[in-house]
Amino acid sequence: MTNELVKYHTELNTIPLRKFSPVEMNLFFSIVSRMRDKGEQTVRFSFDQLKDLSDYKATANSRFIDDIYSTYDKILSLRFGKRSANGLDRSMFVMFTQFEIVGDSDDPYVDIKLFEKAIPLLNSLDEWVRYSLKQFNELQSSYSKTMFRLLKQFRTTGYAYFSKDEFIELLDIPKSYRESDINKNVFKPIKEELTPLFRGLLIRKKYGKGRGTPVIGYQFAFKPESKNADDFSKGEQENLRKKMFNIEHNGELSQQEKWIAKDKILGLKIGTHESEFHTQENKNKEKEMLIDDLKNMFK
DNA sequence: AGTCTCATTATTCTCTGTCT
DNA sequence: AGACAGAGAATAATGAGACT
Repeated sequence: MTNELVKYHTELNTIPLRKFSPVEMNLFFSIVSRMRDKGEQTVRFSFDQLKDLSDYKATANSRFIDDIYSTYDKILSLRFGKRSANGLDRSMFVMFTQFEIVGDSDDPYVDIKLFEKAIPLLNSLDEWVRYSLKQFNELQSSYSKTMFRLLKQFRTTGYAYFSKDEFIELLDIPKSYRESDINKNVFKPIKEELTPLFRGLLIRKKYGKGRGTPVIGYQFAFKPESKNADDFSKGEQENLRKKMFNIEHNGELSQQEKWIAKDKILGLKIGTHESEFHTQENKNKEKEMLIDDLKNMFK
């Protein structure tokens, strides 16, 4: 599964995945990645296949069925479709017309069929977003996941700008959030989880005029990937090395943020790098004190 | 199936600064 | 001065995973 690529029309990227949990996002994009260029065919996924694709952790089948079901439930609630510029013409449709879960079988499976009007989203694409499904699955925060998708759309230019309104809509941020809440609940996980994946990631706020200094938009910049860069994994060690490099060489992160980011990619408990650092620091202090003591003894 | 734990997400409040 | 914005802390609610 390691080298599975997700690829779909950019249009699909602009639809906010309302209330999707990270697990549900993994399932959704796993399905999307395998439905591409299948037209109106019904595609069958075995449970094992889906679990493998989506890095599914919990093991019980009943829970898995619940999760697939709730994923479909949320897909149904999505507002697919277009809104004309003046907002008067709107069309809505669902993405899948058939979604059949057969769990009571030796080899349980799901049958899925794309809705005819959704075909352009996944077939004979003229423009697209693509990224590694594995990288996407490994992100924990749903905000990071969404931001990852959005930024990948600009992978070869390395620059993206979103107005505050757009940003809030695309990431489905609660309306009650103030700027400080966005910093804490949205940008914090994004910085922690995406810095390893986007080299030199830089986030800047754009301020407007008027009372206070209102934030009106956010800029994202990173080192562009080359056009034909493959997203294929070069092995676990190489991936890790690259991530560590990206964290270490990001001028935006504070020392503490770097520690947390490193803990995350190594799967360590948050705070490991920090306490490591402090024990090291203490050891050094002890050494110094010891040396001081020795000096005093010989005075 | 029930309980516990931890991380994430949501809400609310205080303090400080900036603009008209 | 008064209205608005932002950072940051405190706290509550939710949800997933682990354990038994």
